Amino acid sequence: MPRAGITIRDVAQQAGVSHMTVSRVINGDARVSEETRARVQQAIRELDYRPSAIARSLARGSTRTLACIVPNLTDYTFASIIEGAEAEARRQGYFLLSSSAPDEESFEKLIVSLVNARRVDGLLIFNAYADARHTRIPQGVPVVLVGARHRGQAFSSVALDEPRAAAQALGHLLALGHRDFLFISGIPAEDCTQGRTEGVRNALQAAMVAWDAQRLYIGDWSATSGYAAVNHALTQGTRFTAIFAYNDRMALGAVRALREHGLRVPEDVSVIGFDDMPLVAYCDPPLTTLRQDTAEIGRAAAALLMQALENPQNPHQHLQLPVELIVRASTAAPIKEVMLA
Amino acid sequence: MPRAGITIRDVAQQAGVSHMTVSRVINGDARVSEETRARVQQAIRELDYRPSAIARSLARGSTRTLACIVPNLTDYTFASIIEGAEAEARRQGYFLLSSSAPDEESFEKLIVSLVNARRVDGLLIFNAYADARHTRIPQGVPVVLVGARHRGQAFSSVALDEPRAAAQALGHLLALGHRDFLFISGIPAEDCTQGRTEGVRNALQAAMVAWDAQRLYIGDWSATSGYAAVNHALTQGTRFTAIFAYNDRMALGAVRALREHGLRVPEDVSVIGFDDMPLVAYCDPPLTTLRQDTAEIGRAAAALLMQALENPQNPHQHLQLPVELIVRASTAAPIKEVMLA
DNA sequence: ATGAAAGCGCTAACAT
DNA sequence: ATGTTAGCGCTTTCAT
Repeated sequence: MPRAGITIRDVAQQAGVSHMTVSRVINGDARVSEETRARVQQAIRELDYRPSAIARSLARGSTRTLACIVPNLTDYTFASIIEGAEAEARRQGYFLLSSSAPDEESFEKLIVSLVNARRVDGLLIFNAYADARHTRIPQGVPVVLVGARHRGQAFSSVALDEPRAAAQALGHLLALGHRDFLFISGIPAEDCTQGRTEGVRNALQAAMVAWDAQRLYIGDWSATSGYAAVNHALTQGTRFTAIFAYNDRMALGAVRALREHGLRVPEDVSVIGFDDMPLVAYCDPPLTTLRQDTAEIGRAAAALLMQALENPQNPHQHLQLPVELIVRASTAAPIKEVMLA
Repeated sequence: MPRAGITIRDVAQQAGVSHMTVSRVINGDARVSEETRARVQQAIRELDYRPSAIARSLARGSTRTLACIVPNLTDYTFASIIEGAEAEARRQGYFLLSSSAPDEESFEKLIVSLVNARRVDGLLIFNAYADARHTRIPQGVPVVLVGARHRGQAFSSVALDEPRAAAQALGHLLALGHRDFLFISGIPAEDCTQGRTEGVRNALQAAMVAWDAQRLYIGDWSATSGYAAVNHALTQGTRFTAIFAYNDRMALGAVRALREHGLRVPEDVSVIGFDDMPLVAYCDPPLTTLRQDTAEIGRAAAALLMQALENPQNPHQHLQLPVELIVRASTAAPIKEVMLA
C-alpha cells in the first residue's frame, strides 16, 4: 500500500487553487499571479509538501539524475573525482548518485538497473577501457567517459594529458641527472597506463636515452605490485637510480622494497609517484609526485554530461587536463650507482 | 517529450496477451500458465524490454532502493563499508546508491531529495553524530546508523565495539611494557572517538596506570593533525614511549613528526594506528594497527535496513563488531626513554 | 488463469 | 492567469 504523503492536490486544496497552479509554482512558471503564488507557497510550507521526484520523472520522461559508475569506491582518485562531479551536479540542480561495478558482468547489470530502468538520464563512466566494459555501454544514453582517451566513439571524455604528465615526471628526473630508470606501470589495458608509457618514451627519446622494455614492470596499481616490481628488478640485477611509478601506492611499495634491500631513498634511488594522495606527504620520505586536479576533472565531466543532456546535438568534447609536479624529498640527484642486491 | 522506450503494453501486444499478464510474468506471479509465461518471456527477449523502475516505484509506492549518506567519499573506511553494503543490497535485489554530504546543510538537502522526493525507501547514515546531522533525520523513514553508538533512538545501528577495540590496542602496548602514552584522538563529537577514549581509560585503570588528560591530543583524523599532535607534545616536553592514534592517517603523521625530531619508530617510540588501510603495511615502518571488517559492517547494516523495510514492526538492533589486532613493525618493547626535543 | 478499470503524483497540452 | 483533461508505465483491486 502506497505511503500516504502530501501531494500536489492537498496543497491545491489548502490554497484553494487547482493542482496545476501548484505545479506551476513549484516549477517556477512565470504565469502565476504574485498573490496566488504567495498563497500556494504558504500552503506548501504549512503542509511541508515536497514534490515526488519519482512522479515528476515519470511524467516528464526525464529524471534530472546522473550516475557515476566506478570500478570501485575505495580508490582515492575515483572518490575525489566523484566528489567534484557531485558538487557540480548539485550546483546545476541535478542529482548525482554513484555505484560501483567491479567487473564487466556487474557493470552490465548496473547499467540495466540504471538506464533501462530509467533511473538516470546520463552516465559518467570511469575507466571504461580497464576491461571490456566499454563494449557494454548502451546506445542512446548520453555518456561522458572519465579517464579514457578519445577513440572516436560517440561520447565526450575528460582525462589527463597523460603523455605530457609522464614527460613532466621524466623531465624532473632527467634534469636531476638520472639516466637509469625503472618504470612501474599500471594495468596495461587502461588508457592512462598507455598514455603514460607513451610520454615516457617520448621524453626518453628527446633526451637521447635509449628505451629498454626490460625496464618497464607491469603493476596493477596496488602497493603490493610496486613492491614486487622492485624486488624483481633487483633480483634480476637491473641497475637504476630512479623509479617512476604510475601511481603513489605503487611508489610506496617500491620505496619499501628498496629499503628492505638496504637502498636509501633518495640517496641511492629517487622515486616519483603519481596522484598526490594526501597521505604521501607524510610518508617517509615525503613523496615527489604528480598532482591531478580531481575536483576539476569531476566538475568538467559532470558539466559536459549535463550540457549533452540539455543540448543533444552539441558535438562531443574531449578535454585533457594538466597535472602539477610536486617535488618532495623522494627525488634527488644521483650520487652513486645502485648496488646489486 | 518523453523518450519512446518499450513498455509493458508493447510486450503484451507482441505476445498477444493483456499488459497485466506481462506484469505478472515480470513479477514472478505464479498464476500464469507455463505456456503463456513462455510466450511473454519470448516477447520480452525479442523486444529487449526492461521494466521502468520509475513507473514501478510510483505504482507500488516503494522503490526497493537504499541510499548511503556519508560525510565524504574519500575516506577509505567509508568507501569500503559502502562496497560491503552495495554487495548485500544487490544480493537481495535492492539497489543501493551513495551520496556524500560534507555538512549539515547539504545533509538536509540531500535527505529531502532522497526521502521526500521518494527516491529511496531507507537510509544508511554514516557518522550521524559527527555534527548535528542526526537532528535532521526525518521521521518515518527506516534508517540504520553506521558507526554510531546506541542512544535509544528509533534506529538500528552497526558499529565497532570501540571500548574493546581500544583496550586491545592498549593491551598490546601494555604487554610490551609501555606505561607512558600519548593518545591522538579523532573528532571528539564522534561516537567512535568517545568509545575509544572510554576503552583507553578502562584499560589504563585495569593496568593501574593513572589517566592524564594532558596526554590526550585532539586530532581530526587527518595525517596533518597527527603530525601536529606529536610536535605539540614534544614541544611541551611530554614524555612517552608509545602512541595510540585513533586512525592510521594520524598515526602516519605522528611517525613523520617523531622522525623529524630524531626519534626512531619503534626503538624510541611505538606507534599503533586504527583501520588497517591497505597502504600502511607498506609504510616505513609497517604500521601495527587494528583492522575493522568493513565489508561485514556494510553487509550487516544493509541487511538490517532491508529487514526493517520488510518487517517494520521488528525491534531495532544494535550490532557491535570486533576488531583484529595486526602487529607489524611499528610497535616494540620500550628500550629507553624519549628524549625531549 | 486472465483481463478491465482505476490510480500512483505529477506534467504537457489545451482550454478558458 | 488559471483550470481541465489526458496521460507517463506500471501495479492493485476486482471481475470473469
